[in-house]
Amino acid sequence: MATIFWVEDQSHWIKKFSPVLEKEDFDGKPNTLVILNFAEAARQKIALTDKESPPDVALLDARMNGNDQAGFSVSNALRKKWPRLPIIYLSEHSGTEIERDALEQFSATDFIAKHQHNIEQVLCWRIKAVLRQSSIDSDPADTIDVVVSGELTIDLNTWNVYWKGQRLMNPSNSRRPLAPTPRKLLRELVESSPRPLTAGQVAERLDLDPDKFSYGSYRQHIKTLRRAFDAVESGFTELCNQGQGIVTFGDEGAYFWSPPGGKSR
Amino acid sequence: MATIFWVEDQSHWIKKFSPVLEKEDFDGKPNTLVILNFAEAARQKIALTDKESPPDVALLDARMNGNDQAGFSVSNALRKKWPRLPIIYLSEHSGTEIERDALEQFSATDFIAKHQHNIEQVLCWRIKAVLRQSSIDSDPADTIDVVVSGELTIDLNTWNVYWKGQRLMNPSNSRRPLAPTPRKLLRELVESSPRPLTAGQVAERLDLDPDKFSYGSYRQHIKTLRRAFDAVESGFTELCNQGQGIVTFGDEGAYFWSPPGGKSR
DNA sequence: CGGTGCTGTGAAAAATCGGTGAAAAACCTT
DNA sequence: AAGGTTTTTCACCGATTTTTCACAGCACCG
Repeated sequence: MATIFWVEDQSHWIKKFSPVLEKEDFDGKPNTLVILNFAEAARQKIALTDKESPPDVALLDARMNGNDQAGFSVSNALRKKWPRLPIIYLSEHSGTEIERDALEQFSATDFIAKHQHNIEQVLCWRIKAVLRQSSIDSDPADTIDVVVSGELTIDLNTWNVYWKGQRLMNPSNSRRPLAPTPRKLLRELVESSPRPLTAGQVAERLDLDPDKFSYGSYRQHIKTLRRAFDAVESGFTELCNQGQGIVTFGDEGAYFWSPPGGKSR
Repeated sequence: MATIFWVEDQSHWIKKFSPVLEKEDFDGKPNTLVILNFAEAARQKIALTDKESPPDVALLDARMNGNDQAGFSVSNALRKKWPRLPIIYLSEHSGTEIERDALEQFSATDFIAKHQHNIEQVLCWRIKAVLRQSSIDSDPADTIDVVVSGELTIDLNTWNVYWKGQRLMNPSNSRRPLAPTPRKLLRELVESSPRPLTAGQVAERLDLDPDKFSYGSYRQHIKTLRRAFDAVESGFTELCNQGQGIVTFGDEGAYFWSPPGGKSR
């Protein structure tokens, strides 16, 4: 949810922009508009707002009530509380002293002239650009990809597979990790659960040569996986026969993943 | 010294802006203007420029030779090599589709219409604003000229690599330093840990010709690195087999760095 | 009871992978 | 152009992974 903090004293601009800003899709969620009519009110609002939940972007009218400094005073209050908050100035025209001051002295993130072609659109585009930038800056973007299903965890970076906290190893050599194809196969099964996958579908998803990856290989990999589980929790193979874990579907040579622990079939 | 990378095909704009851009004081030091007239030339220049010394900002003409895409293709090349480089688009007018594409699709940092009042000034102000922003973003990280992971230290200034306090040397001649490619490679491995890197990914990150840098070369460099470690701490290669240090991932010919000393496997 | 179709299994064959040394090629400096 | 260094290529080998194959168990059916 994008929160926009907007200080504007002229109601016709509020009428013009607020519907657009409310409706525009900035981050896939509905937006919150906080509109203040006076610099004084804005400063109060800032003082009352929780420091930990800053708005996502601030729009400031540079020149309020005929006073060039009004917008800037709000800017200072914002900067003081949230140094990284992006601040966009709105003004009547560009290329003026106000623009220079905003950009240079008051470290505005952007400066937009209200009198220009297609202004509502431009405003939205630029807010989006600013939001994108600040999300890049704040996100160290260390996205850790994991697939989880019940007690099973597949770490997509290291491709380690954990079952009940223990790492699944290669059943033919317990000091080696699970071989590539079995672990990819397991992932597909888990991700398409509870839908069963035939050998052909697996070959397609793993981008394997369908001539090589036959039903026989499929069965073999399933065996490998079940044994890997068995090494951690003996009796897993029996579980499979009872409809939990890696289950044989019973038709077309397909298997599916049914997270154990839940209800059986 | 601010370096400005500028792609512009119309000479009258060059005549108009270049004196201003050269003289304007962006960071207290004289500026370097790199002006390219064609998208093709720009892409070449990008390819030839050292990855470690990017320009400070790029100015792109969105619409070159009547081709809307020309500027964007340069943008992609820039983004690929220097993801954090601020890119400012210049265009005839604002409020157009081009502006939207630039801001939304091509993640432009700013978009400036050439036809506006006081354009030279505006241009300078906005470049300053953008430079300020990017210096804020990168400053905390910029001072990091060492990469550390456990007992490993890579000094990015001298490019010396230390392992357990000792300098890693070239295994084929112990009085020479580690060769350039292996040490860069090591850096990438450490920085992307615990994610494994394939030969292709390494080539991309090191900006090498992917035709030349094959899996074979990759393996060879890994060998070199492991031996360099071995020279300091014999037995390092065995460590690697046990899942610490420079580990073979087991798929796609990838390797990853797992800081030794921590928990095993 | 024998036939049939399906799945699980072990063992063996085939393919692939990763490590290696040596040599060729590219690169750099003088 | 020569010499030294770095990088890439190549061929080989053992280890690992993947596939193939043959067979066994089982349910189902007439």
